[in-house]
Amino acid sequence: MLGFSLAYNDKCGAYIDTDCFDETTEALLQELFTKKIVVFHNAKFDMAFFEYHFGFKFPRFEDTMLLHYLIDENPGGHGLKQLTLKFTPFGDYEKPMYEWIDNYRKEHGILKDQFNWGDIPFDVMKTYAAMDALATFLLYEKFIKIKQNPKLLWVYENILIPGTRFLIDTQDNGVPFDKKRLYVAQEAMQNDIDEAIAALYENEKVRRFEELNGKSFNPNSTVQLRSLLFDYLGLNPTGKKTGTGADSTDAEVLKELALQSDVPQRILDIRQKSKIKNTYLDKIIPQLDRDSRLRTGFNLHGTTSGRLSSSGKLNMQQLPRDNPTVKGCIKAAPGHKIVAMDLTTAEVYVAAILAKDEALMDVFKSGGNFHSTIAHKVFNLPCEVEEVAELYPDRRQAAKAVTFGIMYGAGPAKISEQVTKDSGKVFTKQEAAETINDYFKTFHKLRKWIDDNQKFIEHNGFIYSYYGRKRRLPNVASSDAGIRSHSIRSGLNFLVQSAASDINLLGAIDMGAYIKANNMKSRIFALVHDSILAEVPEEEIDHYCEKLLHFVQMDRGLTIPGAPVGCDFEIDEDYSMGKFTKMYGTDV
DNA sequence: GTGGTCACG
DNA sequence: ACGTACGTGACCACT
Repeated sequence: MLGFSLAYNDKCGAYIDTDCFDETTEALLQELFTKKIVVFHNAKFDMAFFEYHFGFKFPRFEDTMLLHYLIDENPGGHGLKQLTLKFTPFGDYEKPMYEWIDNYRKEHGILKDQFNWGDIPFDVMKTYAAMDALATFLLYEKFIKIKQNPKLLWVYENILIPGTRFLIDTQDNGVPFDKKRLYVAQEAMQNDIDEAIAALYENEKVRRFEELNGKSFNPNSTVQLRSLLFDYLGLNPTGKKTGTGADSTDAEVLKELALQSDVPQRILDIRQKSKIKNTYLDKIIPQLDRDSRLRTGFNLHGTTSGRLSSSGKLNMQQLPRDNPTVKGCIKAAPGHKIVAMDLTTAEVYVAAILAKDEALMDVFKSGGNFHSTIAHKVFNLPCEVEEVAELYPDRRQAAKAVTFGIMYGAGPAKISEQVTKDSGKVFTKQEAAETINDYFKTFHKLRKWIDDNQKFIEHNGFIYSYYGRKRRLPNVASSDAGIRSHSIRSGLNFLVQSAASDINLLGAIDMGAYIKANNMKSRIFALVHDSILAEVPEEEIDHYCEKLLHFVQMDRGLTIPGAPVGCDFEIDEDYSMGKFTKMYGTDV
């Protein structure tokens, strides 16, 4: 039996889960919900639950969690509990219920995960549920003032509220996985791990290290690995340290140490394969729904920049990009395809427009290869743009690193490090400094825009994005110069990251609404910052792509006339775009 | 719970 | 003289 509690007045109502209603109350409630604004704390969760289980519709709703996100964008503080403690006199109202739960679990020896919330007696639950509703209402009355800020109001009404609807559908659509492929991949990965471990133990020194310690060596333990590499094997540390000052054993270090011993490469192998098996395959398989889809979370309030975050059963925003194993298991149903749309260099596109830098906008207008065109301009290369990749690959690489580095506020040191890593050739700090200098000579309006905005951030301690999101940076007043400059870089990056991801999100929201309004069968199942993933029936592919392109490139104020933001479409049976079958054979 | 590492844009 | 690239989430070992 499911139910809820409700706090109600003339302006709004708010509810929480509880027990018991009959058809009469159901009809009354539906009438109420239709006429009044219903306030949720996290509508994506509770409203979706109600609509799914009881068939209720909520034509108008508010969300105190999202209102609070507008008041303070820093993640981690948006829970009902925390906010009640901070903004109302009833901060500890949940205590009696949790005490009851603790006692009950102790008496019956029940583990946390196995506790059934339905066992809570009505008398205990009712106070908690009623207080949840009351707290939500009190928060609403406080938070609604934020609507007096027209920029934040625009974000709320045009991104967060419609975004909630969109994400409910996106999460409900679920990610289509192919079970057979998951099992094939799981087994293949386990075999690879076994082989890699066996290879590690071929090294006699590893076996002796183990004997010496009297316990088996765990390659996943950084402490044990450090001891093996630096104390026992006597390899020379690279100088790279962890946050706490210990010698690092991360991938970069291990790659360098591989010149001195065969052990580091084995560890790299084991780590990479364990990661894929533990974090992805083993995690996905037991959580699939009966329709072989995985329903995970996308959150509107998880980042300071306005990007989405993903969490829960699987973080869809960090699937391995280049290894086809996991992506290949995301496979469209028969008669369907996976359609993956990507924005191309969206953040730079946004920067060009915001800075009103004609030279940079011209790069987008010219339509050639982006980084080649940039290199051609910055270094005045005596060849055609099409020849840059072949004739001046180093220059192209440097220009690319500078382009991205600038978006983050990187200095010569970081740029030189990055180019050296990417190209495998030493690129000095001085070369980096010269390149940055050349770059800004070519794109001088961009430099001025960066300078102006950094000054604004430093002076005001906040900044607004193009679409009206606010980034508060009180640490610009810190006495610590490192913290201060980090705040300023953050604020600058916010301007481009936020607007770019909003272009993607607004496009997806409109596409989602269009799909519904036109009874299309296409199903958007994930957003990854600047891409939109969907499972699309074959006969709908042209229609879907055409409309999605339209909605993403639609002029929402951030468009270069004649050169809308670039969109890449990839279409195949699975999300690895065919690479999975090549790797594992054509039968799966 | 923290630190280290690694997955993504 | 020094630090110095933005934004995330998940898993593992260890305390």
